[in-house]
Amino acid sequence: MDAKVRVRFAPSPTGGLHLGGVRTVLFNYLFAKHHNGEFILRIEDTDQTRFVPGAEQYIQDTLAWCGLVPDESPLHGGPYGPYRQSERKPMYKEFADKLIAQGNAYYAFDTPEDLEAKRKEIPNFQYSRAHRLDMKNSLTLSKEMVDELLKNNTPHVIRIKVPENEEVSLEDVIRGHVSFDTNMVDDKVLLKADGMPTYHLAVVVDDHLMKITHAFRGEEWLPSAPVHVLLWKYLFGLDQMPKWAHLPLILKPDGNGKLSKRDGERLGFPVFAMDWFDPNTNTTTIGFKERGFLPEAFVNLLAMLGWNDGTDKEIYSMEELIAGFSLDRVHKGGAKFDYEKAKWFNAEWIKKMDNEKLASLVQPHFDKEGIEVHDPNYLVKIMGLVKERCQLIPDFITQSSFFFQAPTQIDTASIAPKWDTKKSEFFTELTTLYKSKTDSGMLTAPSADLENEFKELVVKHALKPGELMLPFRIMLVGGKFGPGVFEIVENIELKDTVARIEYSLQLLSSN
RNA sequence: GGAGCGUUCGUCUAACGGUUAGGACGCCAGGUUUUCAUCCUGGUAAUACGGGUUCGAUUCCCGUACGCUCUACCA
Repeated sequence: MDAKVRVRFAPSPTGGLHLGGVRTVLFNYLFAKHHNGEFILRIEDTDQTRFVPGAEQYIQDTLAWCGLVPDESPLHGGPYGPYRQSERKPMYKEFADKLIAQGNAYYAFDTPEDLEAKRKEIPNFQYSRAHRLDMKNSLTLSKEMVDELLKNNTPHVIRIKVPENEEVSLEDVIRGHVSFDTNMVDDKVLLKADGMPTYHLAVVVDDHLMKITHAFRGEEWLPSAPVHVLLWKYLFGLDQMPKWAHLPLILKPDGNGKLSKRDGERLGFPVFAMDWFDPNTNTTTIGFKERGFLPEAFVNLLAMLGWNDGTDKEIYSMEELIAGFSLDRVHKGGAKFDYEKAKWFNAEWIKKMDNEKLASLVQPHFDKEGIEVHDPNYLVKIMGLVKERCQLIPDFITQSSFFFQAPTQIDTASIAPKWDTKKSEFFTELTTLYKSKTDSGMLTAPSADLENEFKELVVKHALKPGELMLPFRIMLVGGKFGPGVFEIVENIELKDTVARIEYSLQLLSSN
């Protein structure tokens, strides 16, 4: 058997975690767990200019919410730490030096201004074999000059020296054979002037040091893969290189292109997993969690964006995903995100979910709305009554608040046109009936009894049930929605039903 | 501009040379629900284009088109 599977998710802590990012985590996690392997979280914070406070914590919180908890991470540690690249700075220098010594890299002293000028002067300028000899670096400067510059701490970077006329290729687990002509790849910066590595060096060094066996990342990384393959070849040997898997992108629903935070704002749906408060702009971007998605549904819908097991099954628990996941069933093409289908997944999961669990998720929303729940068991019961008409957790507010308090808005407009004194008399007698029950000590009554009595009364008044059910419903819940009328009456107290009828009667008579 | 990657109903996708091209979301129609939703039934709708290879191409090859990604001392 091969070495134990180890995969990593390596985000840079610059903001909220995006759908595409979470899906990358998910595929990492599923693959690792499917193979009894380990999933590592590594924070790629090598760009000090883009550091955003709170972002790292946010990432860990988001993974926890999704149930994608890493085995090793900055927070929990592990045998291959530290897990923040900013804390691994000396390690990268060592390997950069090794590359220089081997002749696979060189010092470059060009200032940002030099480069900018060059790019302006030469269209499609590339720092590569085409122009590297026109630049100020250890390939063009004398050894004495270079030593002098180095000794004086002249700002410089280290660049990879990409060989000429070679083919670099890799076997991508998803895409198969992918190859590049080295004449087309440029001499990427490996070590920045501040001593920090760029992504290119860091990812190779850390994947090696952390014994990563499979490296998953978004498709946008494919064009820079040859640099990484070269680095592996020079530093650790191609036989040590992890298997690469470049995941398809998640696209915006309309038009084309990568899904962005802006698309969510424009189209009215979340793009981040959880609410993200950006301290720089002082704004909060809504997340799937806060919008009312269940983590089970979120994970499920993400998994189906680019993967399937070949059957018609669409609803998967995490355990089922782990059991069924395989990379050879990951789609190559990008997937457009469809919010309607996302909500469908959530509705399916709400229907499956325990009522107790739903109650605990709905309770905070009730608190915020000022809806009081006196008996937790009652809330649980109501969840079961209304869950099949809720897609998102906040839907429970409109779908069940009338079980806890009288509706404030009554849709009398739907009753008034066909309202007459006969109906008014009917409801008045209905309240009399209910009052007699409460007078004899009953708080509630079973729905079957309620329905029978109601129908008897209808007959007595020479009316039809059809013309009274809707008004009754509206009196109870405020509008044309909700569970069966008598189920509602059964669950709220009779005195509350009476109060609601009387209130509506009053509204209708004053019209 | 260059390089790489991609392309099956509107959307997510199945079919790994032979199917009336299947399922799901959405939408439409009907039924159930004396409301709404759920649920059930049915309908709508796709292989980008052109060449090959083959008895036979959604599937393999080539080309074209289109799209995307990258082309920073950002990841």
